[in-house]
Amino acid sequence: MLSLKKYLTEGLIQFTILLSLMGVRLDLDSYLPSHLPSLHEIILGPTSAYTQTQFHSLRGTLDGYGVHPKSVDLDQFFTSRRLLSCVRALDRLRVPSTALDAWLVHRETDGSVSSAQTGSSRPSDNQQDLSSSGSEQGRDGQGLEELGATAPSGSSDLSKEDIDLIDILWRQDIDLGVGREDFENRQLQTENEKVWESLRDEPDTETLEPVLQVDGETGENIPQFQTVTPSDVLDSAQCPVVSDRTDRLLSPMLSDINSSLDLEEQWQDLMSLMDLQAMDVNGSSEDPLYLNLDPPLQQDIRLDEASIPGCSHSVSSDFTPNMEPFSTTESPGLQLSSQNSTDMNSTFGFTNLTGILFPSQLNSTGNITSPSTVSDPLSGLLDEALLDEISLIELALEEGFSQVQASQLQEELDSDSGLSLDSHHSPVSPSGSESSTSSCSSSSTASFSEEGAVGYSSDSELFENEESEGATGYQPQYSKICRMSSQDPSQFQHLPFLEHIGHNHTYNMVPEEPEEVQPMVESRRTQSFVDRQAGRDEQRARAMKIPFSNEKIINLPVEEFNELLTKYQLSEAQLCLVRDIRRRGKNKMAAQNCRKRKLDTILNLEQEVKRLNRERSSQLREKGENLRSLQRMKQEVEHLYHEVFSQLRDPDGQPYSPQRYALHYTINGSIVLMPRNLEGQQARRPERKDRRK
DNA sequence: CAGCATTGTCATCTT
DNA sequence: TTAAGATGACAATGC
Repeated sequence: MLSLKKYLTEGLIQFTILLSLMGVRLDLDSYLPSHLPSLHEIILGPTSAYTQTQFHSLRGTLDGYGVHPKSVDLDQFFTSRRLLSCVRALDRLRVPSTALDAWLVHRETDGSVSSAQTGSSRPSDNQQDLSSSGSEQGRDGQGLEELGATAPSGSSDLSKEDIDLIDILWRQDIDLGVGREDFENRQLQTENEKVWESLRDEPDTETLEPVLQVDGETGENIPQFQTVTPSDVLDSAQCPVVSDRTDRLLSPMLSDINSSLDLEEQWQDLMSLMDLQAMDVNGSSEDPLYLNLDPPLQQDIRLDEASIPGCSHSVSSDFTPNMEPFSTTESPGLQLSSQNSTDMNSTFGFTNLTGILFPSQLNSTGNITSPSTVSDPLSGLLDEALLDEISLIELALEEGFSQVQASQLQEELDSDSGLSLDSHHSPVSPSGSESSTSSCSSSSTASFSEEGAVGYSSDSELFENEESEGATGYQPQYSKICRMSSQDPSQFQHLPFLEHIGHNHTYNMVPEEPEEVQPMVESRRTQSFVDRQAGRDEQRARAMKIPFSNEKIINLPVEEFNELLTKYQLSEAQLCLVRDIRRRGKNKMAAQNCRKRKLDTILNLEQEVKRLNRERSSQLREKGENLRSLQRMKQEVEHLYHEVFSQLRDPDGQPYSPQRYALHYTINGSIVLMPRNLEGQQARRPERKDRRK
């Protein structure tokens, strides 16, 4: 019972973290051990729909007032991040992990992100991401602090791409949650492990700041301490980040994954969600994301009293524009303040920004410590389970592709000419036969040269050969020509009128086989065999003194065949032989056609299977790319949260403690700074009720 | 000489 | 009903 309770407790914690990723608020405090901080502080948030409204509301309003959050004037106050990191540390499960030790190897403590910090790898890609479309501030080595330097123009610093990413992230936080608790729970668990490890290894938050700058998207500074795995190799070309995360993610998650998760279904669900979100995002991509930090309306703490050191402007005036990216069009005014408990429930539906952002933060505390080593469960799963699968599939396809291609080509050629021969050009067909009595030689020749099919034209060739040689009965060569044409394409080469035909109807031959050896051997073998087979009836016909060739017996239409029989006075034995020859001849062609059809069917099925495998592989790859994109966006949103929070100052000019305060969305789209204990009392109660259904 | 592949042939069914 | 085609099964043949 005790173990069960422990299990449930841990599972609920993970589940709660998962819900936090979705912006769903859930109260797990009652389940948490006393020594752990209340999880609701980081996972608070209203329902998905609620949160979504909030997030959308963050975009669109730019008053142009105040100081931009990226102002360099705020750099000196970034020591607040230490407190923030402490809060983060408290809010995370400390799960022993041994695979994350090297995360901070390339992190420097100067608080700025520069190429030097990232070592040989790509420097501070996250800065580029934050200022993605055109903003070069990240490359100036200014670090995250500089983001707030350009106050009035700060909103413009948030490129549309950034805004779009944030928006997408926000929606996905919402949408991903429902029904995916288990899956993301495991992700969170893994990330939490990494976070704890990173925080434990780097207790100094100052050292974490640079890491915060590092872009989790590329994560190219990681490979130096990454363990190369097959999946890394396979994936590194197109997604170095994922491969970087692979080894870290795999160990903590592997067991869980193997135990219960149906990855494929999860991917399907995620992708379906992401598709919807992508469409939605496209529509909103034009809207900048603003954080509106207008003077707070709340009681306990008024952020208008907060000041940003180094900035002469008041918070209410200067900070507002900075925060506009997070405000909603519906409520441009920002309430960046803590609230009284009564106001919260009645006036606002709170979405703890930490709840929204901490998901990414949880994910990206790894970012904080080492963006490149961001432990992204999705990406990790992607790397190991998905991409490996993709790669294997592709490799398998690649291996057999040449053969497949050859067979496919052959199939196409055959389908183009082979089967159609019967219906269009076969001497047996009425159209061809009606003129074949006098010109059967020409018609047969045309059929032979045009089609070149195996069994379909063999008798045409017979016919031609027989006609050309005067229909004298048994000609040892005719079947040889027939078989040469059908079995060994190389034998066509000495036939000038067939040189332009590239068809290969040797369906019994492997395309890759050396044409010089195997086909010739095969050809000789079949030729002799066919000669004997054809020779039997020919000999019989000669023995019975049949006055016309077997070619005619077999290929003439039934009317002409009967006319031919009446033209000659044949004995009963001769008539029987002629009919048997005709029957056997037609059945031989029929058997050849039948076998060819059978083979074509098999080849078609094989092609279809391979095509479906390729399609599946492509779709899986697309899923992986989308998931990676999602992770990047989450990380960027987290960065923004940290930027905003770290720049807030109380009336004394001191940064707010992340342990005590957190940013929340309100129902009207504003962002408020709330005491954590207050939000725990007021905000999460309704949420818990909502989630228990 | 057994095993395999190819082809022809027969019986039967379908068109 | 009949001719022609389709096809499974078997045999013949060669490697």
